[in-house]
Amino acid sequence: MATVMSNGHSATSLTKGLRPPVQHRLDGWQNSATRPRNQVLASLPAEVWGRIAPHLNQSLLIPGKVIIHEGRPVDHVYFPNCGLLSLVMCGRSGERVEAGLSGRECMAGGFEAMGEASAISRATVQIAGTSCWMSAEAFRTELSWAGCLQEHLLRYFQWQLAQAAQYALCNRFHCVEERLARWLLRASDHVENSEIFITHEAIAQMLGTRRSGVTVALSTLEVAGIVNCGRGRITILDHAALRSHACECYDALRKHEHRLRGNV
Amino acid sequence: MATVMSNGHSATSLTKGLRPPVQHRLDGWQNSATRPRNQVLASLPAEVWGRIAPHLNQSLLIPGKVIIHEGRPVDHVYFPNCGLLSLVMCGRSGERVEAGLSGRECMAGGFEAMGEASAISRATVQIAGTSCWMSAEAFRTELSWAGCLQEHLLRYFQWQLAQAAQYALCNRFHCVEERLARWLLRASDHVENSEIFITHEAIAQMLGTRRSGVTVALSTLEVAGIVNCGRGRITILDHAALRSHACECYDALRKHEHRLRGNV
DNA sequence: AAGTCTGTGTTCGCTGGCAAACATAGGGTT
DNA sequence: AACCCTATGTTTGCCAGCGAACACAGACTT
Repeated sequence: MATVMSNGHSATSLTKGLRPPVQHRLDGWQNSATRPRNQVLASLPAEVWGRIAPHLNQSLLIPGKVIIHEGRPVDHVYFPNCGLLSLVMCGRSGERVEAGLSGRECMAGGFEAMGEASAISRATVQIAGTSCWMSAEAFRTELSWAGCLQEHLLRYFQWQLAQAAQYALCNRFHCVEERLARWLLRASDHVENSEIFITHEAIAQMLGTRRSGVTVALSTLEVAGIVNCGRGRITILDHAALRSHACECYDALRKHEHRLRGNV
Repeated sequence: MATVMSNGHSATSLTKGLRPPVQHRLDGWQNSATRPRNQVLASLPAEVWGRIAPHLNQSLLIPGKVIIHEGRPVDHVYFPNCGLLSLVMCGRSGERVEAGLSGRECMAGGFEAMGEASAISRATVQIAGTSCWMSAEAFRTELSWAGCLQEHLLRYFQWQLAQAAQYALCNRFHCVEERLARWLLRASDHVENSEIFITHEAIAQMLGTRRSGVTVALSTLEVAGIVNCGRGRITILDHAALRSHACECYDALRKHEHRLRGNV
């Protein structure tokens, strides 16, 4: 058992104690007026929400699980409530690198579901959580109602594009330590916690570098008292200092995201 | 005079003989039923075209000219007829790298114009040509008519995102020679010509590398008889061989683009 | 023709990170 | 407790490409 998954997560990670159990219980919004934590769903007008809610399901996001496969048609659209999804580009020779993050401010698969297109990138769970989801078909039906879902979708596209373009720059110019610091800060922002449960191996794949390189860079940060590392856990002790180690892309991405929210 | 422009093109390049004059005269579509060469405009139904045409202007694309500035609001939407635009991400310390190409199959600025947002990346003319353009305001007005322009816009977004994500991978893993070969092939496809008028410096900025690195890589290709270089000109002699030197991203991008067209 | 600027050819030391090991420790299983 | 698997710590050789020069040649200007 505990088979190694191709992205550096072990299948037993979530439940067997390497990582603590998911903090947030499954919300009971199905039977109440309460909205999910996902901000796209939360910000929909009552009318649209009323049409969508019956089609929504909820499930756990298990670290390492691939919820959207690159090159395949997208069957489901995901609205994360907590935890973190990573959009990963996959090369022919097994190269992998992150091209975007998707948390509760966002959705995953909407882009492809819209046009019945196949996925460009893989969506992998990086940090445990929960997510609402609905079928791509139901999603398209709602889109055809010409409600404000379209508007949300466009805003989400803009955010995805901004992320991917920023990653194109970052991956070209910035060193492992800078990218690592950037990733930790972004992850911390998304899960709203200084404690991040993830392995060096998983980070390495997102940064598109060697696992040992991540370990070395983390050691540097730990010696400097900026982070504290445990087995499958990284705790940020000094956000400001970490920020000074991160490349400008952290600020750029925050700015893009802020604009996304501001335009709502 | 002939001031050096920040992207490696000289201001006099187009008219003073380094590059030959633009091949395509300004089309006379304004006064006729003829459509521009731009494929987005060409594929619009007559009804939409009828509304848009009065708002369209045409201008030359001068190599080196920045037509959309990153961080600023977008005033105009461009529909290239020939030539090539490059979407460039700019770092704080002057780092520059391409995050997408835009030719006559595409448009530039539509994304930002739609929501009155500021541009994420800079759009620079890389290869001389002509382009139709209209004001962002007129563009938004047409979008509000709920014609099929929206659909084209979404398809274009999908294409931009696919490009940016592919570049994120490519910039991380592939060496200068592979990226150079990829770029030359893509450029050749766009301008539908084996002869490409561009300097090593401009290519270097798009690949996010040193100019001398481009020269070295080109020398290798020239010795192998795959390309022929002149001052400000590169001619592809053997497309198949060049393809074998390019990274997989060339095929991936072609595939994405093909899907874009196929979905029309 | 002379002068000047731009574009190209070439070299060389340095370094970040790749590629590939091997060692050790945490945590679960039996 | 013994065992095993996974995650982390650490090292070493190696190389692509950076960073920085310098030289030469094409093409325009005067």
